Amino acid sequence: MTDQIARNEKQLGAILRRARKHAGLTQGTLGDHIHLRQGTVSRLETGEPAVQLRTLMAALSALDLELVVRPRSKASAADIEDMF
Amino acid sequence: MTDQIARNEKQLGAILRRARKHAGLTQGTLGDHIHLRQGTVSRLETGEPAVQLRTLMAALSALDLELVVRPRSKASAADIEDMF
DNA sequence: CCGCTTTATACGCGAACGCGCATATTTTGG
DNA sequence: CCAAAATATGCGCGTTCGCGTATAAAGCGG
Repeated sequence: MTDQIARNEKQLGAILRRARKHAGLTQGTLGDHIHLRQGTVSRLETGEPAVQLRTLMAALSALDLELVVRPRSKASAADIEDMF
Repeated sequence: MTDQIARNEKQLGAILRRARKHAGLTQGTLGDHIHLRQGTVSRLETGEPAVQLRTLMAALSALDLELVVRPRSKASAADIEDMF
């Protein structure tokens, strides 16, 4: 599995969705764990730019994920992918 | 420089602050670049959980940074650090 | 093909955003 | 030590959060 790079909200949401499914959870059950409504998880995953950081961090922690911040690597596939 | 791991808003804010200073920018000038008030950048850096994702992504892109999402590694120094 | 599950949206609500603007407080160099 | 710069914080405003709740629209299994 290659790196999960996110340069915008949509990419981030997509990563989270993959991770959640990989963990065998629904938006509803994930939401239960972290006290977020299913609808809120939905907004996060669809890449709403206005969701709050706390929502993201809660989801990450529930999925046992962490963030790494690093300098942008060269034009990566991640950009092109997301261009369409 | 070791990995910049963030498991909560505060860690993320701290990382951003370091990166901004490293880039030789003030909150104000950074804000100008991405059309955010200096006060908003301040809230982001101080780890306000309720800042929006768009604010984070804007800052990241202005600093030429990207996010990587990955499974949590073992109990790392990053946690303990942030415990105080 | 057809239910059932899952996901996307919508309403009203209280709270907080980020805005422009202004200012207290802290940090910094000389 | 002190002025200038940088950062944190406050107000009113319009907007949008996430909430509870509900429902429409996809997805999926049999």
